Amino acid sequence: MSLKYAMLGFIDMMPLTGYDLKKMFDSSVKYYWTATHSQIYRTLDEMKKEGLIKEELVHQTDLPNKKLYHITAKGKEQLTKWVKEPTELPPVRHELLVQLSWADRLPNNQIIARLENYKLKIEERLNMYEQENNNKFAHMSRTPRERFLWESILKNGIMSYKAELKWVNDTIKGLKNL
Amino acid sequence: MSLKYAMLGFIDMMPLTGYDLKKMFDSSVKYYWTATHSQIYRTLDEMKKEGLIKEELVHQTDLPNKKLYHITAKGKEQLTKWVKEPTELPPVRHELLVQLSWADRLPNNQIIARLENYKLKIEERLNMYEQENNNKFAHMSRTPRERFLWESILKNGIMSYKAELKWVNDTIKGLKNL
DNA sequence: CTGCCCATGTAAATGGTTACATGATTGA
DNA sequence: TCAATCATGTAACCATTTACATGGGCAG
Repeated sequence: MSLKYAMLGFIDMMPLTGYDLKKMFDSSVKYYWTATHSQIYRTLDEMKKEGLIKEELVHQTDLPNKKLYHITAKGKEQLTKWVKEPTELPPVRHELLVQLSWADRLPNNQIIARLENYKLKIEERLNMYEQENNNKFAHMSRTPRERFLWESILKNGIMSYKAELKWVNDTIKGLKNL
Repeated sequence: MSLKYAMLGFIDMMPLTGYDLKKMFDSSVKYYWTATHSQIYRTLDEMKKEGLIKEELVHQTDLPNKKLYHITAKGKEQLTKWVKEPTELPPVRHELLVQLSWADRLPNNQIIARLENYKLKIEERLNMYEQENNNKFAHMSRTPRERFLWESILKNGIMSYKAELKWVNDTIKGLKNL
């Protein structure tokens, strides 16, 4: 569901190809949703069948032909409806915590090594978010409120990785003092 | 992968049925992984085929017969190996943020309503975590270090929902002052 | 007599990943 | 001549959800 509407919102800003969408997912959308190109092309087909978008074939001479997708009236309507809908909190699935839950079978240094590796990955991710701060995504915003919303999305990621980082530091410290 | 090892760790503590495992997932494991009974039964079959566990049929007279699963030497070995393995950060998928990204098509009060509803769900979840604090799961721990690890798992959830709550409050405030 | 607990499963569908597959143009 | 960019897709697989399915015992 989310993927469909994540895509539809962009197509509503301007007509786009699957290729364009993939680039957007890799640059900015990745801060709140991820997708591969195979998923994007499949989802575009479904959206076309549902009448949310329509296809325009664009013939090019020196570049491969492409399919530009435009939003339909039905598409706009459905998007507006969807953004209002209450959703459930996602099911919790935290692989590192599963590992920690049975980590007592390891010597302390191996548990700590595992946590240090996790910490490194969180730090990398956090850097990526913070470098985005004066950001691609805010400069495309159509209104000040949209700009505020997009900045809030980025902040959500930053605060959540910061909290995770603090937790992992505390946990490492706790293990060392045990 | 995680599901398999989440289950295997419990079977390592004591022989269990699929039904037992489901109850554990619903009571404590849900703080770091979730699963339905259909998934659990299927995964038990796979684990049996892989030789990580073996099945013992238990005939009961006044209750339905059941299948108790025991861990094998291979199971223990694989579990120890798995808990050490570095893992990737999970792909980001945050449905509310997708909604926020296109919420500029709504009037302010509707965006705020959406966020208030989300806030309520976070608060409920946080309450659930905090009520677990003098907890089922710590009293089953086999060593002080295991107890520490299990408490850390719970703290991870608490800190992450607290951070989310702070973010949603800030975002609501920001929208009101815009 | 109703509904919960015990205890097991299967089938279909959804959503996502990974691998396979093609091919022209352009810049280093 | 090598790699990247543009541009599209399919197929197989894996993980998860939801719905379908059964049935005895026991407490209120």
